[in-house]
Amino acid sequence: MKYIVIVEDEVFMREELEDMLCKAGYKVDVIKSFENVTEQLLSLSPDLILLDLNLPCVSGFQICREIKQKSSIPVLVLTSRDQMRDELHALDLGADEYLTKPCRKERLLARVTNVLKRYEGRTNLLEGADFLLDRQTYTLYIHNQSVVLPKNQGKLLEVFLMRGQDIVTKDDLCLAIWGTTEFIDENALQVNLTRLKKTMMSLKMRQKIVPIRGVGYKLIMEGKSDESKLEDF
Amino acid sequence: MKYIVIVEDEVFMREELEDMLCKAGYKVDVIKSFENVTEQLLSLSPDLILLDLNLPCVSGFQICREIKQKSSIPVLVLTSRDQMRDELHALDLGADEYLTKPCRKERLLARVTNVLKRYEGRTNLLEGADFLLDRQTYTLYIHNQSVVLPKNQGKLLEVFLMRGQDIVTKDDLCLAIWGTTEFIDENALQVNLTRLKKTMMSLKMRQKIVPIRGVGYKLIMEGKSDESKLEDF
DNA sequence: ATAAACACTTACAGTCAATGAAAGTTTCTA
DNA sequence: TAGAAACTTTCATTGACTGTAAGTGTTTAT
Repeated sequence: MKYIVIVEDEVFMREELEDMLCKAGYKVDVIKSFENVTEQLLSLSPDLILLDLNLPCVSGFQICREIKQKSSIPVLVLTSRDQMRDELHALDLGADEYLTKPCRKERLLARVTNVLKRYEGRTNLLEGADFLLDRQTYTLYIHNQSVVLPKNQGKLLEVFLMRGQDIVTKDDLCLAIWGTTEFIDENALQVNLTRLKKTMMSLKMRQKIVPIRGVGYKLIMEGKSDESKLEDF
Repeated sequence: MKYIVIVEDEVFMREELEDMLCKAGYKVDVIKSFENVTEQLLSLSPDLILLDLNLPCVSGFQICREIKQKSSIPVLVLTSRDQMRDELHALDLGADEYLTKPCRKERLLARVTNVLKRYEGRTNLLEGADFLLDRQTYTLYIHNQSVVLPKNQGKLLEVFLMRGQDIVTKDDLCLAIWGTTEFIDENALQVNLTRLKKTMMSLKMRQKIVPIRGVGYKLIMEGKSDESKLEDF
């Protein structure tokens, strides 16, 4: 049974949605506290998020962005903001649907079904800047082609993606590959990193692994300074 | 540069769309003859199809269904049919978006971008009834998990999927695996088939490979007679 | 400038999954 | 019920992935 989480502050609307989706056969939870929504969502890890844009504390846009950055959960935006610019912005942030209230029940359910179907079996797809990584098989999708990475290279890339722009220590990487930091030859890690770098090169990925001397490594975007978060409106 | 094909019979609308998309930086073609549209589309194999529903000769629904069955090209339906039932039906057939005319330029372009982004790197994903198969790596997505099939098993499954409900001969299968039908031990094929069946079982796939004695094999849906095409309206 | 620490590279041998051959068993059908 | 077709299991070979070893570069503090 598919699991949906609703992020909506207006109580009446929220209960109506919850009811409708329950009756349609989904397992449903609602967010009631609007601090650290993203963390709550990630720990619930639903199959789909139904997201309002006007929320107390946080911007729905911000939530959408973070979710898309840190997971592969589909996001369906349902809002009363009917400005075109809002729609464009949400879609640009990676929202999977944008519906405006009021919205007929059938339409909403159809879109929910449709989005879930599109994601069928594709949970665990991590999004990089210009590629996707399957966290189970380490299949990498980039530039309209796909490659299965060797397990170790996949695990390394996975760690880098999960950390975003942050620095990753060698211990982190050892932990990811071998599950422990002890009894591990530093050099083994080195070799695996070299191999990952080589495949990244050969696939012409725009990301690069750069060493932070004495600390660890970092994944950066080639030839592009840190523009990160543009302002929401 | 992304490549879009427009399926629209009304000339004025068609040219407007073509113009708009060209200016937005896409390579665009239009369908002008509405017989065997599906074949035309498949041979053009664009990155996205912009589809009207009311067409001479064929139903847009039928085209959508066939495209989704035989390829992984995204379909954006743009139509003046604003009935809810049309929308639901199109989405049910696997359409990736449903927009009603008139539609603002920005909205259309945003949806086009959005759909293309969703499909980024996912060309070559073959759709089965309840699973997806990556034709390059033979990664199989089913029931929220993914597995990389051994090359031979992947090739076999690929052939079955491409043929739909049709019978596949042993020669076809040998050809797919080894590129020739000569010098091949029938038994080698047999073993590979057994292996594929076993993995299909262990993944609880609803499809089954059944032998057609003296002819070949066929992929069927478990416990479900051939209901195939429900009527469009 | 130079030594020490850190980072990287290449080659090689062991391991393990995937494959085809062989030999046998089961299931259909005339 | 015999013969053909379909299936199964086991085993040796192959090849990709991996860690080890033994190096070569590169940075930084003195």
